[in-house]
Amino acid sequence: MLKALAEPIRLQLIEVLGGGERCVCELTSELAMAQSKLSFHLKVLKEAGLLNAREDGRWVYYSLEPKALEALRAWLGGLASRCTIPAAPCC
Amino acid sequence: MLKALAEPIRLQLIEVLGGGERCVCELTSELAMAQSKLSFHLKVLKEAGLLNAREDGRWVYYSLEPKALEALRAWLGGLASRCTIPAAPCC
DNA sequence: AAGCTAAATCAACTATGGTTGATCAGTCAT
DNA sequence: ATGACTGATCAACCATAGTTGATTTAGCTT
Repeated sequence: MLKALAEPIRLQLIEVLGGGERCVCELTSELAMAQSKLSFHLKVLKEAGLLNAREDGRWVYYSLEPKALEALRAWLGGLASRCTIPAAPCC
Repeated sequence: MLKALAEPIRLQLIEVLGGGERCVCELTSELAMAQSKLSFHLKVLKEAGLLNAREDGRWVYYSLEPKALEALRAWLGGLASRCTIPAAPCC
């Protein structure tokens, strides 16, 4: 999931979709990107569970999956809670 | 920063450091990993702002940087807040 | 100072993942 | 049914990033 997030184009997609659901053709023109490229990255994000795809006729609308975002937030929270414990002097 | 997180070994490091500060030599033995490899990944995480390094004599202790974790949490929160807005019908 | 150890760095190699252009499948309109 | 269009897929190519083993730097110990 983090691997999916960690790519400039996909991050751009995430940012755009952070503003709400988008149709693929909107994304193609907004980001001025080759269609196959866009499709590839959308697939990666979708398979990582970060996106929902809603098909309507010949159009497909993508949106962020809030559950995935929440899961990440929870994970980060858990890390932060104990990370300041100092190490025992080494060796 | 996300790029730094999105790598299995670095994720493992993050998880371990989530339990508190660790010395490099502890990490080397805990993770049974070549020293140069470990050093490489620690550097990536440090340069991404995710880790603190505390030097003490010939040892170095690494820990997670809570500010970085909080920044990520905040970013995810922002994304989640507007992401459910439906798209206008396309084209 | 010499010897030992922790950790960082480097160059050569390897692997993984993104890009491109073409093609395919499905939907809508005429 | 045909033609036009949206979006997915595929193979070949290319770029980036991780690995390895050797070397270097620097701090302790005697």
